[in-house]
Amino acid sequence: MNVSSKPERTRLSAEDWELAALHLIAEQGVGALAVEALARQLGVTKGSFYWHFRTREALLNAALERWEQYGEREVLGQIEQIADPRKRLPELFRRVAHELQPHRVYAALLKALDHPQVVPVMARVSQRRMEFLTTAYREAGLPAPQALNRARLTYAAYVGFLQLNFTLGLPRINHEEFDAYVEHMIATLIPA
Amino acid sequence: MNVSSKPERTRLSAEDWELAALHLIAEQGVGALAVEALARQLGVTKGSFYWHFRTREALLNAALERWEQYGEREVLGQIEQIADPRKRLPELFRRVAHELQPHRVYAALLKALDHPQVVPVMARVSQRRMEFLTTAYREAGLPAPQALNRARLTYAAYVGFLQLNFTLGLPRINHEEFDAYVEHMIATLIPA
DNA sequence: CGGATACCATACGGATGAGTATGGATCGCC
DNA sequence: GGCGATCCATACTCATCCGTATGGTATCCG
Repeated sequence: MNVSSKPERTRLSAEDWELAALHLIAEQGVGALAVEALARQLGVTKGSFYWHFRTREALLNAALERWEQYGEREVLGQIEQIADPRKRLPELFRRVAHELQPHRVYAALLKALDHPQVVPVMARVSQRRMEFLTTAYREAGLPAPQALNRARLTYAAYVGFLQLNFTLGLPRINHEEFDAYVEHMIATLIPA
Repeated sequence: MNVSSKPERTRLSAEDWELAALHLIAEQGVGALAVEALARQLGVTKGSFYWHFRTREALLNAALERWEQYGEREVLGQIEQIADPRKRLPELFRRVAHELQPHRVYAALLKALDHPQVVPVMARVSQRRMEFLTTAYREAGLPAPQALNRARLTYAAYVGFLQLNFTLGLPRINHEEFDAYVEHMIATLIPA
């Protein structure tokens, strides 16, 4: 339960390293994932790390897999439980909009698409979410080709907003404005 | 006119380094901007570089400024010359869609928002473009608050598409599909 | 309580990349 | 054609970071 970087006078497990890695990725990006820096942050040295992992890449892969599986059951799982297809899309928009915290890792990975290890993960995750959006738009009444393009447009808007808002700090927007923006998205992108 | 990396047996200027830097950024990202690598590509050594620039950061800043000013007069300049306000937005969408080449640097800088040097540049450029979009939507008949939100949505979709398509290779899309997507965007985002 | 195993520290080697020092080559120009 | 300014090569230093080697300490268990 201790998310911060307090000394934590217990011994570490591989899971601890993976969680710390994700935490660091979310805040400083994949490029900042250095083993000595992580070790300092955890209050140990490299000697500990190389007992749990064979290499730095191994840690990255493990952290990415952990993140992917978490998103699989938490993010998508909850949303699929919205019964009414016509209420599903607006509900989805509003939930995603107000749970921006779990999207920090996604935004960070978006900036790390030059690292070969993250590409397949992001490809799977994005593909899965776009397929989900496509069927949701079909259930909302759009014919197949339009549903696909609308899903592309929606997901691109989501990704772009993450980039502009998180890492660039644009647009300068406050809570009420943000809510109005979300409602504008709903009105514009979701068929009546 | 010689864009490739042929030996080029002439002496170099600061401009040559800046252009080569932008070229490298567009293809491999800001992180790959190393002076020895650039020197090899230009057929010289570091000794040359440190005569033209005081540091690596100086080169990055110079290249970014050059790119910003180029975009200022080329990208925005041409578009403002579309007289009819009602034809301006669809025209803008179609032009941007079919000139994706100049957007490679923008896509690369989008992934480099953790480097402090690129943030102010991207903030200025994005702000400027969104203001342009906002007034275009107003001229197309939208009231002010809606025009602002529609501009945010449009620009987010643009940024997200760059990220998904360029660096991730998603969605897998061919020419006809892409044209259909652009027309779908126009129909969805631009008021009748 | 004593050893086997799990976990960690310290010290090192090697690679990479930024920046400096300095001398050599080449160009403009009188 | 010679001389000063411009441009570049070579050879270093220094810092960072991955990975290895090896010995030390804690913990579990019979």
